[in-house]
Amino acid sequence: MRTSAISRKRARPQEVYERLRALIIDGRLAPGTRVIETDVATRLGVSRTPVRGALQRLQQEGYVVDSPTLRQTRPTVAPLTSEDAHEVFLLVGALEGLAASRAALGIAAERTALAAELTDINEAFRAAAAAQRPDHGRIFELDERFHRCYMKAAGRRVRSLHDTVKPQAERYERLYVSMLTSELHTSVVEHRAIVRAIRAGDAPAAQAAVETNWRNAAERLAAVVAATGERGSW
Amino acid sequence: MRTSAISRKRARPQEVYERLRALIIDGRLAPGTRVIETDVATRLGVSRTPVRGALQRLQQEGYVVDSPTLRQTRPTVAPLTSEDAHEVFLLVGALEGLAASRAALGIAAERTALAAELTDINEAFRAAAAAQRPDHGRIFELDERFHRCYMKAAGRRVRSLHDTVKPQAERYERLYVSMLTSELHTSVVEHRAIVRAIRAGDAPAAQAAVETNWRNAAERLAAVVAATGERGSW
DNA sequence: AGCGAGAATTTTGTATACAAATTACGATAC
DNA sequence: GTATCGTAATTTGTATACAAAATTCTCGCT
Repeated sequence: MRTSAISRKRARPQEVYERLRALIIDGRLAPGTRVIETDVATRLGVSRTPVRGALQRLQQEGYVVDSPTLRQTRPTVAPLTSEDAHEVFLLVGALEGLAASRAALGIAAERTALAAELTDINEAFRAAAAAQRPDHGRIFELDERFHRCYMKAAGRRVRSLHDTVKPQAERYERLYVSMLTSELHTSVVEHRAIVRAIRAGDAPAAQAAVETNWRNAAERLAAVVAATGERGSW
Repeated sequence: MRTSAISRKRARPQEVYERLRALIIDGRLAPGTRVIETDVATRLGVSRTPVRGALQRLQQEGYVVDSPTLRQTRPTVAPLTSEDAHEVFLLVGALEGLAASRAALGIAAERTALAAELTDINEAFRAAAAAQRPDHGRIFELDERFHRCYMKAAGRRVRSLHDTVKPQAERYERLYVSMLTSELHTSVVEHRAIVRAIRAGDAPAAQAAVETNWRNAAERLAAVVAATGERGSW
């Protein structure tokens, strides 16, 4: 296949990026850990060149920061702090608010279809949250699907920025999703407000509803983070 | 001494990045132009390694895109389109809206001081705009100062994102600043609304005022871009 | 034992050689 | 004259060698 040959060449930095990012998001690379180019290179069986590219990208996106204590550039896994969580959530809310606003400006037929789709997902979300033994993975995935659904309406730049920032919210979400089950009903209600505004074509209301949803999530999370203790911010 | 920015270890990719970015922003590297690694490297007297880093960053930030027609990765200067302008402006508005909202949540003394500072800048802005022969450079700079002023209130991530996205709005602003002198008074009024909301500590109003300012700018600009013709979008 | 200076080690930054892939060009056939 | 195929040239992707800078370790001195 030609396509595999083509993607093979371009795939290596992407591959390294994705694997490192996954390690950071699910916590196997703990906050504060130093990321060594040569280490990663030998471990993944490539040279430092593609690793360097991936690392540079991770750093720009905020998964990796320069070690504050050390003078020279020494990439370390970014710490998780309640302050950062708050900022990331507000940021995602702002980006998704733009998308929702634009979705609400579409033609009626599109809005109706989108609203129906969102309602379906939210209903499944509600059901999953109400289950006796909630499946956190599924709940998480449905919430993600819900939000990604209206992101289709966003422009190239907003979508790409969202793809960059959103996974960082996941770093926090995954840590604390299990502790937030009691609050999930609030999310269901907030989701309904989003759907209503989009269906009605009320752009400011749609934007506000999305932002509110994320702002509340930020506050719920902040409480949990504060109670649990921050990680990697020593 | 030998600290000449060139020999400093970490300065080279940054240097390349800044020079390329400047070339793109002020239009000397026209939209659609292909950027060749080896070209840039020899022209700036460095190897491809730091150029590659700079290029990667420019691409991620949206100054450079992969040529759509060609199959292989071929970085080209991003085109200027009215649609993209609209998106960039809304994006900047959303980011600055977050900052303004947070500024409005500060303590009274800080808000008062900030409001005074903003009023001063806006007054200078008004005066510059009302001049017989307006100095576009100065007007542009004052507008920038005004907005950057409340960005101090934003968190690390929002500020860094703003630093990345805002200069791309400049690519468009430069095109039309000379054509919009008649509309500058509207900006003065919109700025006043921002100051009022921050001084009053009304976060939602501050956010809305900033977003409105940018949304209106986007629409004013779209008209000019449409009239002037898009560049680099063949 | 503590502290500091210097050496060794670690790690990143840069340059360059080489390989792979795509595009461009030209030649040939219909 | 045009289309198609093959070859050459351009350009990016990767690996590696080497240099510079910083941290760490060790040894000597107080």
